[in-house]
Amino acid sequence: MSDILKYLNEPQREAVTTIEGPVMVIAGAGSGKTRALTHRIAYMIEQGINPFSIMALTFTNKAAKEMKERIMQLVEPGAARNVWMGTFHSIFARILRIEAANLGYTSEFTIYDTDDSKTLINAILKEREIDTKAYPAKYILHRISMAKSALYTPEDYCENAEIQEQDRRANKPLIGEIFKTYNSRLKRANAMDFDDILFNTNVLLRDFPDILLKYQRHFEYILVDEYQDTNYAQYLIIKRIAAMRENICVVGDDAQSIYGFRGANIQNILNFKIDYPEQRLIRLEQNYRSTKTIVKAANSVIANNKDQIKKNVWSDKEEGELITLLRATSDNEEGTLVANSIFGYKMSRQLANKDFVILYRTNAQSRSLEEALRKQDIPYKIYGGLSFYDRKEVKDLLAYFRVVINPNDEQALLRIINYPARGIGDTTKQKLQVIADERKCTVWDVLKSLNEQSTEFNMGTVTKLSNFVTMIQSFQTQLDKMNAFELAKHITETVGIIKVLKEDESPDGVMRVQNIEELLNAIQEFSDKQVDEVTGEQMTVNLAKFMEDVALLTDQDQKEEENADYVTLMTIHSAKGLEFPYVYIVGLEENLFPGIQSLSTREDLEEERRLFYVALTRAETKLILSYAESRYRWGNITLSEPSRFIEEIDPELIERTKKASFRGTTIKEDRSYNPFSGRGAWTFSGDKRYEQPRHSERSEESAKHYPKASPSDFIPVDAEEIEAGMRVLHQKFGQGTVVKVEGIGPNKKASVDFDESGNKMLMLKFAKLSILKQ
DNA sequence: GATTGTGCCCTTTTT
DNA sequence: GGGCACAATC
Repeated sequence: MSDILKYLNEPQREAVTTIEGPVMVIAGAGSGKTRALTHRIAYMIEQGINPFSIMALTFTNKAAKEMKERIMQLVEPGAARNVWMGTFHSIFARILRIEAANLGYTSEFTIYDTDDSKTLINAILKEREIDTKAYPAKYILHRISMAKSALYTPEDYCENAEIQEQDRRANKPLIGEIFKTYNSRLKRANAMDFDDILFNTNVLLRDFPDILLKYQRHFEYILVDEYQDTNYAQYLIIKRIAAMRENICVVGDDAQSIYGFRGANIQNILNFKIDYPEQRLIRLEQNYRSTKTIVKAANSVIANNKDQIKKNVWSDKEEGELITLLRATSDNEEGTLVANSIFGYKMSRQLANKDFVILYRTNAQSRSLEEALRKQDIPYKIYGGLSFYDRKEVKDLLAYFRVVINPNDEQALLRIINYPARGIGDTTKQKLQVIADERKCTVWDVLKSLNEQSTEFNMGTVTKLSNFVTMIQSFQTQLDKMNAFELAKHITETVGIIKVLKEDESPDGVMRVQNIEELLNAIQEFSDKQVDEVTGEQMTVNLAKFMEDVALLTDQDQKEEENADYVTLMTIHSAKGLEFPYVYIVGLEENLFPGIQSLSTREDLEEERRLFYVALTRAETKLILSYAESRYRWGNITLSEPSRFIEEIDPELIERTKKASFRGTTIKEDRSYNPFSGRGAWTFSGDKRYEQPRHSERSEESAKHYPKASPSDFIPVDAEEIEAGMRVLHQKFGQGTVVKVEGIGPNKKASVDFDESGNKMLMLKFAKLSILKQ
């Protein structure tokens, strides 16, 4: 038997060897899904299949990279390298660059990130004199993104009665029009946003049969990982390319679908059976990762979901330890408890920092944890948050590169035309855009056409603008003469970014200079790494090549230092696919996890529960859950109740009221955090969580700490006065009827049916309501 | 046209 | 607590 098949269980082996025809693998958490996938690809290569004909789509770049590395260990590395492996976005961006001309783009098209898109939306709103408060860019973008993921053009969007009705109800009937302008601006800038990559790929495969045929022939075998997280656009791409041979293998777990909010569609899993009636369905149910206790806990939680494909995930490992529940009085204390707990386990069990991960729902929660870890001298690393490529100075420099490669890239152009300051102000920028609109050309075209006879601007401005154009053009001539690093360095120096940044000697300023240097290093490293896929020779790469990749990189993709030993902090979303011996899940509180926004519909709550399921199943050996009874949010203290998810775990699996004692270790307890450190700090408790008086007792007192902002023309009433049945007025949502009131004190919530915008769940502490009728 | 100050929102999650 | 948009001031 082939070595590749040796250490697989029966269903895994079936998943690996069933190469021909449609296969769907439903893989429970920890069931060796990645193993099955990598071995499958290795097996295919071993069977003589050309690696070039295999396309393997992953959810993140990181997953692709890791998978490639694992395949390289199984087969000849050169062969593994040739597999088309990457995210949907990176693979199809690559294909779109090849075929760009067919769709009216050039292959140098820019990929706008969310930030660029937002700026563009705001610019459009401003031009049209639409109130940005009534039309938040983020909301508009979300609507547009959903539309594009479902393959609606702006025209479809405007003509669709249901969508229009939704927008009318939300009081935002202009979104369709904004969508139109937004798309035409992108096109003008020779740019695509993330969703366009998938959208345009679909257009390409739909409207150009010869191109479709080309890729159908090319990609003889298709694999899709994390299939439950694909959206409609992705689903259709796969369906189109796979149509010829139907050698398609999708791997997923409906219980781990956590990206519904961005258009992922579990329906894709169900459709598979319909699209490919002769599918082989393989279930991987044995969990190799976690103890029985952890698997049982996860199963008991997910059983509360109605929408799920039934499966029986089980573990052959030992029972393992019970789950520990930490109760803290505040978020800071939660941090201290967690840090102390980690310290204790490290000492008493000889563990390394990297054995631990702390998972939370939102990035904002990392702060108190960081502080506590720092005090305890535990090295840690935070994932997510502001990524390197999102830093202002990095984006500024990248914007120069973008303009050099694609001068029509308007967002980049406007970003740098006056940075570093060269006396080109907002008025000039506005004027340039207006002229571009009038002439139906790009801002860059306008700039190029300027000369001494131009009457639109005064002489001084024309000179400044011309100098800018000349500078960019001089960079452009170097594009193919210098390699990526040389040109990047040349631009950085000529433009004087470092010089400007060095004037700021604050720690932040120093940091910024370092970031620029790091970016240049990254470019050099990238250049060094480019190896000819056939000959293995090193190739020289130009800046454009580097920029192709950069837009799709995220923080997740940054290189890891080998052997580094630190505790990991990350959101649950970014922990998907990872595993750790000791897992802390913190902030298990109502309105945080599950988040308040997920409480209104069953579907949202179920997605939240799947998220909790993902968190639980990251653990190999030990789970520690925690919640805080109060927490700083938006700068003031909020009281919270323990999450309902805690109750959903089979209570027998949770350790009851156990005193934490890590004998023989010194635990630095920081008393400054917690005036009551004798009380809650070391009580590991599970059973007194639902004591009712606790809340009411405290809520009255704390209510005083929440002064209400009251604009003169609007008199909000105290939350206590709101009752079901009242007619109320909200500044943003207008009039409505209170349907239901729940919660006590600062946690009091009201479900209000607004005449215009429908049903909303409001935290009364924040929502300003005035009573119209008792 | 640039810099500083003020008030307002807000918090999911990511390619 | 913080980031962002807009206003006020140099």
